[in-house]
Amino acid sequence: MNRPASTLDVPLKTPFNQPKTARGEATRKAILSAAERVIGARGYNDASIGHITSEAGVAQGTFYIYFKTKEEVFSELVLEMGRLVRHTISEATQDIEDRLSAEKEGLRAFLEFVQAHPDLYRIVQEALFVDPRAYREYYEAFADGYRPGLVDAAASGQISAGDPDTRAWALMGIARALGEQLVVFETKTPISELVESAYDLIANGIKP
Amino acid sequence: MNRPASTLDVPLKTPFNQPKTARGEATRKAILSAAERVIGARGYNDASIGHITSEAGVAQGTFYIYFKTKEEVFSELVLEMGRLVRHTISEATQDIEDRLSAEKEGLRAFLEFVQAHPDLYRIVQEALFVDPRAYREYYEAFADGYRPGLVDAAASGQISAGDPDTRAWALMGIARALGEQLVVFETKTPISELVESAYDLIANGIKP
DNA sequence: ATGAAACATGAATCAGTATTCATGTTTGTC
DNA sequence: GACAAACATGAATACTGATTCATGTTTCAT
Repeated sequence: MNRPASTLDVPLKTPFNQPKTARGEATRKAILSAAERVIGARGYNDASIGHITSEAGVAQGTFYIYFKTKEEVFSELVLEMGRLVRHTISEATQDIEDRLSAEKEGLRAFLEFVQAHPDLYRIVQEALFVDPRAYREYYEAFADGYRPGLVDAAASGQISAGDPDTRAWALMGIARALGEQLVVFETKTPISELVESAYDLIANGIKP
Repeated sequence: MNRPASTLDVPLKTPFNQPKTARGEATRKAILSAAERVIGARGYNDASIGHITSEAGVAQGTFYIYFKTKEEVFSELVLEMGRLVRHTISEATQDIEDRLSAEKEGLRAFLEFVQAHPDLYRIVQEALFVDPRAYREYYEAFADGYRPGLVDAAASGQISAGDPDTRAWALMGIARALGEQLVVFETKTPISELVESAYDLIANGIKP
């Protein structure tokens, strides 16, 4: 992720209390994973520290050994989601030469990831209100991974010319909307059909 | 908005205490508009009734003359946003015969609306967590207004054939992503440029 | 084996805030 | 101009829930 320096590049958080033993490591993970489930299911505000720690099977106070505040655990989940999604997609498109095919398979990988992690998906959405900085970081990192591929593909004639910024945002918007269909609106349309239809739109547009 | 009956068609709310005098009407409007500003700026949870009423210039208790709960005023804002957006877009595309042009002008109208009402935009996003039913209602009404136009245009050969559901979702996703660029990411790109680039993608795709 | 650091506990603190209510004030009608 | 309904007030209520802390328990390097 190499992106021009900006005021946003101040580190988002410094995990202030890294566990130092295997036990601590395990407890921290348990809390983080409980937080993912509880916040994903009930939303940030209805998810109390009590809910999270009881889901994790530890006492309330234990939470504060590993996280400074409730917001901090949330931020960390958003960051984790970002890393996971980008990794998943880049993994899935690694060996694809053709940009159009990469686009299609990237979309498929994204939708499959979303279906497998509905909680994380909702958490990213909520970040716009709970932790706007993490939200922007998430989408900007995503866009920054997108743009260069579009620029290169246009240069080498694999796709037509066009503003890479708007394209990146629009393509991310499509992916997001279809992901939301799966997770929020619970569409029964299978992923493969969504991908085919969307791909046709992305490749050819809707002109007759 | 004629749409097949569904379990979602149970009325979302019955405004329980319509004011009966001009004074009451004015107070209710003042509270609603203060709520829009305050919730839009601070988010649902950080916006207290006290903040809202003081912004509106009335006492706390007055709030409960017009709204049963804090959630109710929020729901009403989401509904209002929905009505306004749909009205704005249908107004802007009313007299356009050609579907592709309608698509372009609809997008432009949407982006201009979003730029003029950034608060309402954020409120709709937050509805996913505060009032999921209103959120679904918002997007389904939107999609239901979209689909028929796509179906007709495909039938009459103004656009190519293709699944109208996925197309509707994808096009809404593009609009939303660009709206977010304006309001959340504060892109400087002028609306006209966004519209041109996105229109090119929508009409022709990215195939060389 | 043992002492210090790390980890864990859960009851108490502390602040915020949605909602209610008893008491005025204004409006419109007769 | 008086009466009832509508509207307005703001202090009091009631509750939730994040964070702290004094007190144990476990781990592990020596």
